[in-house]
Amino acid sequence: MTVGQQRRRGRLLEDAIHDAVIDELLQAGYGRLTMEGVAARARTAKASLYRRWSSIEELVIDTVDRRMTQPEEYPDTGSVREDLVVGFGRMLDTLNSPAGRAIAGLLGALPYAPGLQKAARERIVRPRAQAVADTIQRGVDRGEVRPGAVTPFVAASGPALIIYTYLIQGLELSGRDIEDIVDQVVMPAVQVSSFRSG
Amino acid sequence: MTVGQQRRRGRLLEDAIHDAVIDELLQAGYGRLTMEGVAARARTAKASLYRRWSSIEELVIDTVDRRMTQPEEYPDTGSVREDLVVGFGRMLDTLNSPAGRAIAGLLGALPYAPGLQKAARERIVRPRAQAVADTIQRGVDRGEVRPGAVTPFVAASGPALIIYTYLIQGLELSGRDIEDIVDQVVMPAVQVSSFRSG
DNA sequence: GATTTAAGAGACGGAACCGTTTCTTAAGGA
DNA sequence: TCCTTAAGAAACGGTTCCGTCTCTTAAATC
Repeated sequence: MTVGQQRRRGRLLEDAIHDAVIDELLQAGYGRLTMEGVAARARTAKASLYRRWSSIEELVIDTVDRRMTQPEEYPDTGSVREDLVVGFGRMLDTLNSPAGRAIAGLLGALPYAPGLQKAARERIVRPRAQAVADTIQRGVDRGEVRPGAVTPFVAASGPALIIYTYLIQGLELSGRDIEDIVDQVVMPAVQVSSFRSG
Repeated sequence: MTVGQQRRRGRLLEDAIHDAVIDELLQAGYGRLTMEGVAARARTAKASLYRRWSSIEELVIDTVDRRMTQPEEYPDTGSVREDLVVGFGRMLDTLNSPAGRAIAGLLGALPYAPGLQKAARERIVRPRAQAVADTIQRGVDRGEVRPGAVTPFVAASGPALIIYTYLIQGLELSGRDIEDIVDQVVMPAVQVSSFRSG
């Protein structure tokens, strides 16, 4: 901080650093993330980063823990379709936030971030897949959708389409798109007996 | 080339350079791809690269053109399920090749590669989406699946699940997984009238 | 064989970044 | 108020990479 500026300490500084990580991830992507860049963006010294984290990787893992773990909540309305539309709508809201965009970018970089894979998959990917699976399972338990509807691919189909559309196709999604994904892909999948077990 | 080594010229050299791009993409990802690295891997001088391509980005776009554009072929057996299983199986074969792995990594980096987005989406993503849509459309034409089955999300559901499973979840797929994707997600989607248009 | 072209090696000046250190001094607590 | 702690600025030696240039000489062509 230059003369007259306030120094931040402890939690306050860490929050600012996590914010900076997210902003730098958004701009540079994981492959080009640097301590230099994060420090500059957080307006702090590199030494302050190195006092806490020994590497950029460690810093990102901490940011994942602190800022990227909380999955979207799925309601329990008694209707699987309604619950999924609302939950995926919230996933879209997350995707449209800075942290959500950073998450998407980070997920795309996972093949090249071995040190990050475990943390990201456990903290970002799995809880979100579990929330979808739980929602569908409630429908199974209510007799609303077919027994056995919860499979890894069925549970992943919604999130896969959302991330694929945003990350790979480069398209922005609308609330209507969310409904289309649910109505065209996910609901048929949970209701129709699959070919070989049907 | 050191004394005694053979110099390559023209096409031969370009092929070696494209190979090197793919290998470097596999190892470093797009974010950390360097002219220095490609040149070293191709065992050529940077000047030879710069004689042809003014930037790493231009080199990658050329590699996409030359090595990554050919989509998988889908058969026309008279059964949508069969065609999709074979076609997605070929997509999986591609994914298990060096170029295919490089493609996946490149797709994950697209948010951070503005200069590459257009080329990658037009040459890698769209032809493959079109091949799936064409396959499903043939089923529509044969009266095998429902009219209106070809929607962007239905057509994307297979590729989205394949790339999501590999790239985001970090899991290797098997031929059995391909069949599960088709049977659990894609076939129900093409056969069941969607909620709001049903 | 002679000539032309471009491939490959190596060097260059400069930029960016790493991880570390020193120094000053703003916070926080006693 | 005094003392302690750590934040921030700046510098450091070293590495990697960039884009370019020079020189030698391997290919290709006539």
